[in-house]
Amino acid sequence: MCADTTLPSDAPDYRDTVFLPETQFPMRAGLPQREPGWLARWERIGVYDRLRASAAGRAPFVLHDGPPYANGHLHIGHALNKVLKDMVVRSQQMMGRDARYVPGWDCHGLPIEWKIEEQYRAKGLNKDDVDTVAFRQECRRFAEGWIDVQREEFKRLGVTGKWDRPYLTMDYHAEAVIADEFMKFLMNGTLYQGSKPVMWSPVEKTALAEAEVEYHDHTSHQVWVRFPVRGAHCGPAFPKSHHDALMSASVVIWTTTPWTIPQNRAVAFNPEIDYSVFEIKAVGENSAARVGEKVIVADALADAVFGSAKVEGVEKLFALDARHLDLFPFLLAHPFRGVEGGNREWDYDVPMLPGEHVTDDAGTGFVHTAPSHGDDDYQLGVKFGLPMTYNVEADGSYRSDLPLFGGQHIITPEGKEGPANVSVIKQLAYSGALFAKGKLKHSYPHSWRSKAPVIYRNTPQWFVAIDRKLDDGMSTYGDTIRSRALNSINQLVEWTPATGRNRLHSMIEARPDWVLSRQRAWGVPLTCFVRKGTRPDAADFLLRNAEVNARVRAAFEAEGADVWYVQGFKERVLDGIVDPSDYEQVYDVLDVWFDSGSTHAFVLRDREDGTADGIADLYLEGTDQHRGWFHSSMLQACGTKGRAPYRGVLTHGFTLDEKGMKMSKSLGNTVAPEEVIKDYGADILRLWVAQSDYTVDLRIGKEILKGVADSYRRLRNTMRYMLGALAGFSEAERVDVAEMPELERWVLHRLAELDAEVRAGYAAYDFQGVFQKLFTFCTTDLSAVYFDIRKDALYCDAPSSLRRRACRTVMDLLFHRLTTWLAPVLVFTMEEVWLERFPGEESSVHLVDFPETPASWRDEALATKWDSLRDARRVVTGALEVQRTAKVIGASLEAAPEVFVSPVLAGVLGSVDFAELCITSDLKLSTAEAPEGAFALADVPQVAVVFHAATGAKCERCWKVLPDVGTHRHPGTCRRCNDALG
RNA sequence: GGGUCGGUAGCUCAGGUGGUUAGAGCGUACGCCUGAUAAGCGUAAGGUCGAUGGUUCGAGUCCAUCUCGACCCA
Repeated sequence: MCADTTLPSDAPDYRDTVFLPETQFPMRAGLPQREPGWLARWERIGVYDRLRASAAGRAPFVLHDGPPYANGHLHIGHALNKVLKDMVVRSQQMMGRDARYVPGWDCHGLPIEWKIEEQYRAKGLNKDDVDTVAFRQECRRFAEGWIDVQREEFKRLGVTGKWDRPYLTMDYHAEAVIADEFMKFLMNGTLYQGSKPVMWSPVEKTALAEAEVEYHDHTSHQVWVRFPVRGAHCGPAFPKSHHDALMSASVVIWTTTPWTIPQNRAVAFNPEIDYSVFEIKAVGENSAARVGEKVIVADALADAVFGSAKVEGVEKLFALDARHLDLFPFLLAHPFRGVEGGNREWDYDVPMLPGEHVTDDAGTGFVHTAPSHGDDDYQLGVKFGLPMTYNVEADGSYRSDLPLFGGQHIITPEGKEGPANVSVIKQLAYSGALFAKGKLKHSYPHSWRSKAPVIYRNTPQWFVAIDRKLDDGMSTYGDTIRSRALNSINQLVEWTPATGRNRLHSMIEARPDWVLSRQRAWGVPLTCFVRKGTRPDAADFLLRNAEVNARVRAAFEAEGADVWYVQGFKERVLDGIVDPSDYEQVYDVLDVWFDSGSTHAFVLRDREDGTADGIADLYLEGTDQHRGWFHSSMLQACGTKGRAPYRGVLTHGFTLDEKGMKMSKSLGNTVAPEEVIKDYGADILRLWVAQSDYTVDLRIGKEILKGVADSYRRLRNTMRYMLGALAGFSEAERVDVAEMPELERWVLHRLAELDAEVRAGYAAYDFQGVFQKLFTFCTTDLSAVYFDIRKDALYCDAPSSLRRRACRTVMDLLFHRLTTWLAPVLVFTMEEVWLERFPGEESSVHLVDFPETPASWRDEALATKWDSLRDARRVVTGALEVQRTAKVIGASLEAAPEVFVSPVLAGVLGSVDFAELCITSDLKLSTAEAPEGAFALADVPQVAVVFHAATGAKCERCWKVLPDVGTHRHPGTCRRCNDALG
C-alpha cells in the first residue's frame, strides 16, 4: 500500500519552514564573461606582491620560467606549459612555501630578425644599407610589442607571477650578464675558433638557416670520378692475384658538385654494402671509360654506373666486402695528385673511411667527402680527424692562391653559375680521372632572399670545448663541462617523469662541442677580440684580459649590447690596455640558446626574488627542451657554476588533436587557447590540463573539452550545494568532533586521508591524481552519500539540533579544504566560491594556505566500519530499485525495509541510524534467517532485504512516512517537524 | 633512417615484483525525484587491454617482430 500523499486541506504549506539551500551562487558559471573581472580584482588587490610580503620568512620555492620566444600569439602548447607552471607555483605557495615566479621572454634571434628584414623588403630597403644599431633597435621594438601581447594572453589564463617586472633576455642587464658569462668561457680556455660547413649564399655573402632556403629545380653537372688505389692492407685470406688487381683499380665516386673535388679529403664507404672489382671489356662511342681498366663500385649500382659511362661490357673479377677484406687502412690518390701546375696541392693520400650515411640507392656506393662542404662530410671529418679546407671565399670564388682554379667563381655575384665547375671537369678529363659526366635536374637549395643557388661552405665558428679540462676551482662534479653535466644529471637533479634523466644524459653523452656563433645581427655579440695575423691555434689568438672584459660589461650594463656596434667601441675598451690596431673585433652573435642558458645568472643569481645559490627548484618545459633549454642551461652552468642550475626538471608532452595527431593549420585540427577561453573559459582549459597525463602527449578537441566542461559543472554544483547549506553559518553553531555523529566523523576521516593525498600529489606535481581524487570524493562520497543523507537533517532539523549543527560544521571544514585544494587548478571558480562566503574588498582564496587538517580526524576503524555500512546500504538501495521499477514506490522515503543480517553485522548496523543512511522512513533489522526471495547482492554476503512500504502518513514538512504524522500540534507533521516548528 | 616515449571501455584515467569473472569517474540509455531543478539519486549497457608470434601451468603485465602516433636527430 502506498502512503496517503494527498494534501489534507487544513494542513499549511510548510515549504517556507524548510531550510533549503540558500545561495546567490549561479549554477552556470559564465566564465568567459566573468573571468576578466576577477583578473582585474587580483590586480587591484595586488595578490602576487601581497603574498611576497606575507610569505617573506618562509622557505622559498622558485620555479624558474623558461622564456617563450617573443614572436606571435600563444598556442595551446604555451597555455599548457604556463598553466602547469602556475599550478606548481600556487600549490607550493599554499603548502607553506614562498613560491615566486618571474616570467621571462627570449628576445634575440633569427625569427625576429627575419620579420624586420621582411618589413625592410616591403619598403624596398636593404638590410645591408641600414646601420646595425638602427636595425637592432627595430628588432627590440618588435620584441617589446609581442611581449605585451603575450603577457596579456598569459595573464588571461589566470597565471600569477611578477608580470609587472618580468625578465627579458634583451634587458641591458641581461645582455651585460650574457656577455659576461660568455667571457667566462673565453677566460677558462674552452672557447676556440673552429669551422664547419653551413649553407652559404655567395650573393648575399651570408650564412643561411635551413628556414631561409627554399628548394627549386636546378640543373647540375654530374661527374663520375676515378680515385686510383694507392695502397690497401689486405687480410691473409685475400689472394695475391686479387691484391694485384686491386692495386691497379680505381674507386669511382659520383658527385653533382664537381667544384668540391679540389676540397676532397676522403672517400666514404658503407661496410654493409657489397662492392666488387670490375674489369671493363667494351665501351661505346665517346665513353670516358677505357677497355681493360678495373673499377670498384657497389654491386647494386654497377649497372647504372656503367650505363652512364657508356660501358658496354664488364667482367666482375671478384667481390670486395668488409668480411674478407680489411679495407682499413685503404688509401687512394686524389685525382689531381701530381697534376701539372698543381704545385703538389693534392699530393696527399685520400683515405677510405666507413660511414653509415653511405647508401646504395644512388651514385656508386662510394661518397666523395669534402669536410668543408657538407654535413655528413664534416661529421666524418671530425670523427677521423680530416683537415678542413679553406678554398672557397665568401663571394663564392676559390681563394686566389689555389693552384689551377684560383679566383674562379662557383656562383657569380649575380647568382649565375661561374666557371669553376667546368674548369674542374676539364681538369679531371685532362688528368684522366673523369669516368663519366652528364647533367642532372634535381631539387637544390636557393636563397629565400635572392633566389640564387646556395652552397655549403666552411665558415669560421666559435665553439666551446666540452671535454677540455677546466682549472676553475669548481670541479666537485667533474673537471670538464661534459662530466659535470653528466654527474649533475645523475646526482643532483630530480626528474619528473623519471625518463627525463636518460633522455638528457644520452644527449649530453653523445653531443659534439657547442657552436656558439651565428653570423647575425640581432643578438648578444661574442664579446672578444682576435689578434691580427695570428692563427686560431696560436696561444695569443684571443685577447684574454679581465680589464677589457670589465669595460665591456660596464658598457653593456649602461647602454645595452648595441654599443658593440658603435663606431670606435673597440678603441674605447682596448685603449690603454693593448693597441687596438693589433686586434680585430668579432661581430658574430651568440646562439640564442646561450642567452636562455644564461638566465640562471641574470635572474636567479641577480634578482632579489631569485635564489640564494642561483639554483632553481624547478625548470618546467616540454620534452623538446631536452635538446633546448634544459640542455643549454646545463652546459652553460657547468662551465660557469660547475653544476646544473636546477634541482628539479619537469617535462610535459606535446598537445595533439583528438585523434592523437599533430595539430596543423592545413589539417584544420588546431585548438587555440583563445577559442577555448571564448567558448568555455580559462578555468576549463586549466581543468583540461589538470585532468590530463602530462608525462605523455596530451589530446585536446571538441569532445574532450565538452567532457571537461561536464566535470566542471558537476564540481561546481557540489560547491554550490555547500554554499547553500552553509547559509548563515556562525561560529556559535560549531560542534566539537567528539560530539559529532559517526557519519560526520567518517567525512572528516576522508578529509584527513585526502589532505595527505592532496599534499603528496601536489608535492609530486601529480595534478591529475589530485584532481581525480578530489573529483571522485565530491561525486561518490559527498554528492551520492553524505549530501543525500544529510539533506533531511539540513532541511528539516531545528537549527539547534546537534545533528544539523554537526553537519554544518563539517560543511564548513569541507568548504575550506575543497576551495583551497582546488584553488591552484580552478583559480577563477574557487575565488568565486570563496567570495560568495567571504566577501570583502581584500578577500581572496589565493591569499590563504591549505588549512591544517588534524591527524586525529583519521579513524581507520571507523572507515572500515563505514565500508561495510555502505555495502549493506547498497543492498537496501538495490531492493528499493526493484520496487521502483515495479512502480510500487517512487521515493525511497516511501519504504521501510526489513534487513536480515548476521548478529555481528546487526550490531554494526544497529549502532547507527541505518534508516537514515538508506534514506528510508523506517527500517527493521533482523538476525533471523532471510526468507526465500529476499533481495541480496552476490558480492555482499550476509545481507538480505525484504521490502515493506512505510506505514503512516507523509509528513508534509519532511516527507517521511511515519505513523505519528497528524498527532501533533502542527497539522500533518511528524514529531521532529512539529518540534522544529515550535 | 637513428634515438627516446606512448597506444587499457565513446572520453579522461587506475591497474607494485605476471595469478581467479580488467577497475573508477564522466558521457550514454533507462528509471526515480521535483525542496541542489538547464540540478540530484539509482540501475544498466560498453573493453579480442594497438597487431602478431613467443616464454610460462598462467600475460594488460615479460621477450621479439610489426603497426600507428609523438618528440629529438639525420
